[in-house]
Amino acid sequence: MLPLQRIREESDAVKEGLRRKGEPTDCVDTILELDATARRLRGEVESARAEQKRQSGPVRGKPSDEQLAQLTELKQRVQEGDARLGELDTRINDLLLYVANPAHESVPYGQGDADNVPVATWGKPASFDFDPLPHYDIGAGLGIFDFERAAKISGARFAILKGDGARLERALITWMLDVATQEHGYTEILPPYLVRREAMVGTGNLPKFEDDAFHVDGGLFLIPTAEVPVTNLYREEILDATQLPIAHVAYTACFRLEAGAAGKDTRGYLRLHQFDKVEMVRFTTPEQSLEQFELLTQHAETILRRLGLSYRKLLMCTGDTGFAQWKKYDLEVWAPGMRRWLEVSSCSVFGDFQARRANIRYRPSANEKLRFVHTINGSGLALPRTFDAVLETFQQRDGSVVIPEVLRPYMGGQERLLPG
RNA sequence: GGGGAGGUGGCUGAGCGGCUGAAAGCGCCCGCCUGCUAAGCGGGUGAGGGGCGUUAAACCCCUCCGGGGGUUCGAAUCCCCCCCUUCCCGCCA
Repeated sequence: MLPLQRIREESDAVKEGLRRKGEPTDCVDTILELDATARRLRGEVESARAEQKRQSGPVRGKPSDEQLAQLTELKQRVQEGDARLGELDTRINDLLLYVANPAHESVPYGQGDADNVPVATWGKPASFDFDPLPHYDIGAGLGIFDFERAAKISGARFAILKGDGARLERALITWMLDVATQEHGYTEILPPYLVRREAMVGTGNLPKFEDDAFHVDGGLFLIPTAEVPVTNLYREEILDATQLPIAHVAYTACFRLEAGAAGKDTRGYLRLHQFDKVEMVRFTTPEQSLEQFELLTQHAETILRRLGLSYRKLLMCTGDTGFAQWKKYDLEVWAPGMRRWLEVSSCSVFGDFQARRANIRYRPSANEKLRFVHTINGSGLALPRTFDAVLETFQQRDGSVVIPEVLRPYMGGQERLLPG
């Protein structure tokens, strides 16, 4: 959320920032109007209340009739003003939750996919002396997917992994967590998958994107990503500057309702209502956030490199930089069987946008004022598409798949997935 | 599901109608003391908003003791509703 003061003082810049993202700007004008009214009213109410205090303070005991009459009148003025002010403040605060985070100045302008800027490509796309198959065909040969039964049990957009498939997924998850915790310095968190509404508001998933989330009886939401519980770990807290940066990694299942609405990627292990993901989250000072963002992105890249997958890194244009995001890279892995790039990681820095919503602050040093931390997160990595890229990249003519070396210790030393 | 306890500043924890933005302790900051450290001594130390200020400080005002209503001239303190935490019993894994 943006501070009201910023909207007040830099309304044109804020609106321009929203326009660049393709976000509506009318809410800014509405907020400005409401705020102007609220400020005027606040002045009146405050001076009436100051008068009330001045008169009521020294009374101590029984005020005279004249005093009483005057005080009663003041009280009414204060009460009425306060009620109107309360309404205005509520409306302003509700609107503020819908104002997007303008992108960082280094983010290129653009409206969509075509405007995202490739900043790096790593690895050569795998070459084959046969026609490489898409992962769902490879998987069918290996007997590791069961989409039909998943649909029977849960409906469309669910998958079942079986045998070596289930094991490979677990191996990927465990290995990713091990790299993050043992090499990259992240502390692992295993959080709840159900969260309160406030947690969803904290990360910016609510109120604007309520339709995208699974809402369960009892008022809780199924997390769309581990970002939600992990970012909210420190909500309403004041951190010590010496603790920063804080780095967490978490594996969770992720649940997305909207994943089904698009009508694309209906085939294969690609876009699901439920999927696995390893997520990294960092909390930093404002001074460090951009470099920490680069660092986290590198950590995600490391995972892809170690697996031997080729990928590209895209700097998202303003139009593809999400509601809460300040700046974002997407990592896309090459899937040679489908001959397309698959998004496996999205690394974002939020500035203090989430920290304001979740009220996560820190004290820079003993005599300084509290400040909001900056938050950063990124997938490291999303499982289904990483899984697909492994199958498609390391498939063999005979239908088997060579398991990347880094995963073999997690597969009991197994070197290949064999058909049958 | 039944019954109890509780939500106060960075933390612990008093307060139970006006003298309380809030005792005390801890922590932290400044100074004294000390060969250094520790201890000791003295002082200071909540957050948010508005005014003012050519956006630093000072100064003034308002708000804030889980949230929202109410009683009252006046509420952290009394009443009502809600949220959250916690304990005991029951139930289930």
